[in-house]
Amino acid sequence: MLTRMSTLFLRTLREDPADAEVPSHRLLVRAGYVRRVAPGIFTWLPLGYRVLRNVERIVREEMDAAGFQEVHFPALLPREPYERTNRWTEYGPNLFRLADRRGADYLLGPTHEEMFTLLVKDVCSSYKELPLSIYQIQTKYRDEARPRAGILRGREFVMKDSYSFDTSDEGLVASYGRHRDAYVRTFDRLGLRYTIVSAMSGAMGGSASEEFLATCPVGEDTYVECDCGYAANVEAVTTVAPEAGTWQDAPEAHVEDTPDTPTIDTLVALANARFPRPDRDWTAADTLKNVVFMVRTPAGDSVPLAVGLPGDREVDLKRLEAAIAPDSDPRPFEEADFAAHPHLVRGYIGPGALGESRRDAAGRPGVRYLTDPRVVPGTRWITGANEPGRHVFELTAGRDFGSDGPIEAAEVRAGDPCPRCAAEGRRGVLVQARGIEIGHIFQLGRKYAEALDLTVLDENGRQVVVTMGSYGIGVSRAVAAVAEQHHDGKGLVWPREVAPADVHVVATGKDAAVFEAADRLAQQLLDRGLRVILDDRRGVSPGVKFNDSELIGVPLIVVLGRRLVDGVVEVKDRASGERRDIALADAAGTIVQIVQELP
RNA sequence: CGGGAUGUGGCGCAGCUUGGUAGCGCGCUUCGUUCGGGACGAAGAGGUCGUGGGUUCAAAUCCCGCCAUCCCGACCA
Repeated sequence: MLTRMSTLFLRTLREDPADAEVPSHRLLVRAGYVRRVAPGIFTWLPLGYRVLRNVERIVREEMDAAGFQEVHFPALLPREPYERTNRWTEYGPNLFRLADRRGADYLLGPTHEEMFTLLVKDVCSSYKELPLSIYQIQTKYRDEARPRAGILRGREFVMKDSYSFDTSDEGLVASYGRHRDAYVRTFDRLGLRYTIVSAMSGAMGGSASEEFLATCPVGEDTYVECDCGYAANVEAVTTVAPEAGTWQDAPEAHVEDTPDTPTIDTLVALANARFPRPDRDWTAADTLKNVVFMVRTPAGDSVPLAVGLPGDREVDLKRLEAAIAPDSDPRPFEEADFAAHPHLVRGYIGPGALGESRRDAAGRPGVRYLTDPRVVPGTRWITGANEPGRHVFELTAGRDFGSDGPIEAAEVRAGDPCPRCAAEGRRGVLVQARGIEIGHIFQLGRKYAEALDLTVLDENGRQVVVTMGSYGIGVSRAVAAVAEQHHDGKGLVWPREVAPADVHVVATGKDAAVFEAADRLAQQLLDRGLRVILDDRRGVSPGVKFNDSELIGVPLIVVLGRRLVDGVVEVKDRASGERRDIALADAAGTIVQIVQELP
């Protein structure tokens, strides 16, 4: 395809748009790839749309190569299927809802699990038709509370979603593996640097789950990784617990007056002032903090939950939410909750008041009490004595108190031990990094199949519930992720397969012969299968053309100008900045060769 | 939903404190000159100053309400 700048529907901006913060947004707008029309909603201009379609094409080619079949659902969907899986309610305000003229409810699809499940139910009835993987590339709609960062987090966006259908768990694992491989090939072709992290599958239900995160400082997802290759999002990190110990020589627990110590800091300060230890000072890590929450059960009830963790750590709400599934929506105790549980003394809650075994006078179980994995038998703590102004010292896990089980709810910090290394006897530590979620694969299991009654007959003629996997790629987000990773001070620097063209031919000056030569060269390149942008604008100064070509970011820039009289054209590699002169006589051949060697 | 900021030609901004003719740069149109790193001169086109109300002889400017947008946080298969 030959694109003439003289007629191209394009406006590049000399200055950064005021509402763009992140580099991808800034550059995609400045270079004339996209325009914002509403928060999180964008129009794709010719160059941008070309890049978007290139990404789509690559995704499609890899999906097809893996044997997955493409379908296409509507974006406008009826309420009923989402009612059956309860997502009409569960999805809450993030769902774009609308009504037709008769008042019937519709929605704009935020994701299509229901539709895929129902379609397969419609079409398939035998195990012989499985395994099956189908996918679509579709515009999705989510009414995000806060769209941000331009294309990175929109309310309308393009997503590739696939679903696998198997009759057995082993089959699901195999389908999952095929998708994972296809994703690796796809993102490699897109030129993205990324990390595959273990993830919790969250509210979707299911077991194994991994996220593909494009490494990027403006990424919204924080994850941790280790030199050993371990990488996980914080919800999935398991705490390395110390060895359990004994308490033969441990001092007895003793309750002390600790007035005005409602916080960990005040408690530690008082402990060091009034009860100093000879060997070392007390620290927040010596205290056991008990935080109480109200959580919602699957039945919809609200019940209290206490979490005990070392006082130097905060509860990470995301980790807590992931850890308490199928319960959900944890929220810290408020005034009214404390009023309803008078035996929980705010600021002085200790294990003595917690635990399901601690029944009240009426025989009702006590507050469920889960503790951080670091609270192993033999560890000794300063913690609340369940009276205002009193704490207990040397309270020893296993001897003086227990819990209803462990919970992974404490925040993960850089410098924490790596769980994989710990399991293998090494001492690696975790570091934090940020990434853009460009892909997410997980083994959904039978949640949707059960809700929507998707079964097939097995070889024995029995109905079996199908097990599913779900796999997404943020296609439009991937465009932004590539832009984030591939730009410099002058503009975008696209990898070849994604770029809106292979070569950007610039004709400078006013000499008609230069323009004619540029035209001929562009045509020759076209004939050899290259995609060409030709800057044939008359009366535009060379500086403007050079700057535009660098802003637009096509991999190879070819300049024809005053040295043409010597039969020389100049070739610049956009990424490396390397320039070389080549002879006009065989320029086309040379350029084709250079392009083929590009990454 | 909480916190912060901003709304003035297509884009980026000034003007508001101290009320009185709406301004600058870029871009756009025409003519001429220029032509290898965002050229120069001349002449032009283009604005309900987010919106509603109030104060005033007079409001972009002062007061009150509302709306919108961006950023941080909460939230986010």
